[in-house]
Amino acid sequence: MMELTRKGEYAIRGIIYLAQQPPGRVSLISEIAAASDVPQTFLAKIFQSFAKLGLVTSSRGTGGGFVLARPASAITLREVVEAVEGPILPNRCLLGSSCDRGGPCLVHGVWRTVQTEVVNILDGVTIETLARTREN
Amino acid sequence: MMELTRKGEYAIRGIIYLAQQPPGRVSLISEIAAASDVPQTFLAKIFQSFAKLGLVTSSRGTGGGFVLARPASAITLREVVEAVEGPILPNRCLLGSSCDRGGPCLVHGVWRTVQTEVVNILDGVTIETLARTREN
DNA sequence: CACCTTTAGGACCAAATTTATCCCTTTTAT
DNA sequence: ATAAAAGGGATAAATTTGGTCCTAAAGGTG
Repeated sequence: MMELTRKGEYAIRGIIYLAQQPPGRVSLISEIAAASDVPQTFLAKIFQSFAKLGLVTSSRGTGGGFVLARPASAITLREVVEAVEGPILPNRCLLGSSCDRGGPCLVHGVWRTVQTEVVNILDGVTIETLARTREN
Repeated sequence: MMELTRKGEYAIRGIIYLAQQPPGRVSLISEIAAASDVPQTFLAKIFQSFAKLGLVTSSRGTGGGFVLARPASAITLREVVEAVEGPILPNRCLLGSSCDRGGPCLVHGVWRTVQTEVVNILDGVTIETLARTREN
């Protein structure tokens, strides 16, 4: 429980790499994949999600590639994680079917608390912070 | 992300049912399964875990079944969840392979914070509380 | 003892999800 | 035109989840 999937891990590694490039520098997906040690085709999908959500800007053709769409200091860890893992605060009942069995499920409130707390933590961490923390 | 598996949900439903029985009353797995609307054989596995971890006491043969091993007020939601989903604070690196790629992974610290917070929340909720919250 | 009841535990299977890979299309620069 | 790059759909392999089944072990009861 509480574990990041590989997709989430790859997403973080990839965007941190982007954040560590000189501002405005365009990076190829092949380059990012090699540098962050992630299967290229898989990372390509992840960056598609980033682009759709406006975390990165993509351009095609020669000279194309990816750049952060905003300064790394304005991209939160939450955005990155949610981009690939889906929203942390879903609308649906947190215990799934349980709520349908008559009245809201008992654990509903607790789980809501958990999720709110997690969101707060992840919202407080920017990609810039992560990119600076350590060379890698 | 941050979702309980069905196993976790079943575990909570099952142990809440036990907590709602008169103290000391032995419940059959078949009874618990029917009452909490969970596949019986699956729930049996879950209660095996509970028994191993000392959350419930089991006895075999005629008149056997399950009882809470402690008062419901002394069993936390964390224990129940961890019994079936595994520990929330694992020793291994939170980003898996990432830490092996030279130095501790960047997100390690953040994830540790998240997990600590989640554990705190779940530790603060007892089965008694859940069992009382609502008739179900 | 023989027999019934109930949990314990292992083997096994099916469905869903995760983790990719492949191929073709679209866009863009030269 | 051609080449370089991302976009996007289909598909496949691997892993995890969800669930069943069968036999064994343990504990009562006549």
